[in-house]
Amino acid sequence: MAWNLGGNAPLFIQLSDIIRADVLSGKYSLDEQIPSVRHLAFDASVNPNTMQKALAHLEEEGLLYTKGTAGRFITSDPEVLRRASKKLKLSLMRRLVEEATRAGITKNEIIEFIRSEEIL
Amino acid sequence: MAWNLGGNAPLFIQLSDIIRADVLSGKYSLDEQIPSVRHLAFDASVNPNTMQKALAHLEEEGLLYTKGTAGRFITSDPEVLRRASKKLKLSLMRRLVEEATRAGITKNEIIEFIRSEEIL
DNA sequence: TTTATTGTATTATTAACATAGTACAAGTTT
DNA sequence: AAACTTGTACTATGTTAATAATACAATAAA
Repeated sequence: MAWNLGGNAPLFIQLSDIIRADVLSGKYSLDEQIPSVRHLAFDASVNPNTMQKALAHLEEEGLLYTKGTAGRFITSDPEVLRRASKKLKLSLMRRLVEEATRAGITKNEIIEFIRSEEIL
Repeated sequence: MAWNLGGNAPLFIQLSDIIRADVLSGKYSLDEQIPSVRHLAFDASVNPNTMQKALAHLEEEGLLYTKGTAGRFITSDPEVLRRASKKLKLSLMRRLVEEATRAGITKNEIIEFIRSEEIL
């Protein structure tokens, strides 16, 4: 997993953002078990407490659930994933257009930018 | 000025992001004086110390400079603005494509999204 | 049955962030 | 000259984040 941390937001927010994106992009199947808190924490070079906080955050959104002490799993409700995916896309796009507009970038410029190979 | 705060990043980072975008979008002229720390802080409903930190941050980037106790001004070097503007656009676009990709959104989807009136 | 792994909870410590309040020297305005 | 405004500096306080180090009950694996 590519833990591209180092942003300005709190670590546990960045972590939950990444994991959420992974879940919604189909990295896991429905009801599939995800790695343990300790494994994920080690993998991300992060304190287990911080990873725990990130995962708890995603549970509140309904994307994950805990089966006693057996482990943590992806939700079994596909509708939850679909809704979350749509919501993520929208908020991503809104944020882009807002920030770009404030920086003086038009919608057409955005499209040209993405079309060009300037981004790679 | 539209102070759209409330994000996850530290306040002084959000503030400098907004002011940087304002400067680069041509809200001020070259060598124009910007409002005082206290005015900006009051306007943004923020502590003067926090605003001071944000402005100092932009000075390090060369976008602003201080004339003794006379006030704070936009840089007089148009090249600095041009470079900063290009840098901002690139980083905005890179971040977008990266986040979108991780969320399972293709470049074409991004373009369609922006073209559509779904965003407003 | 013993061992290891699971999520979770707790305490302690350090650092960063934000606010409040005060102060001062160097300018500008009146 | 007096009053105000400028950037800047300082102390104090409270909150949130992140880490470290344990601990424990419940489940799975050996």
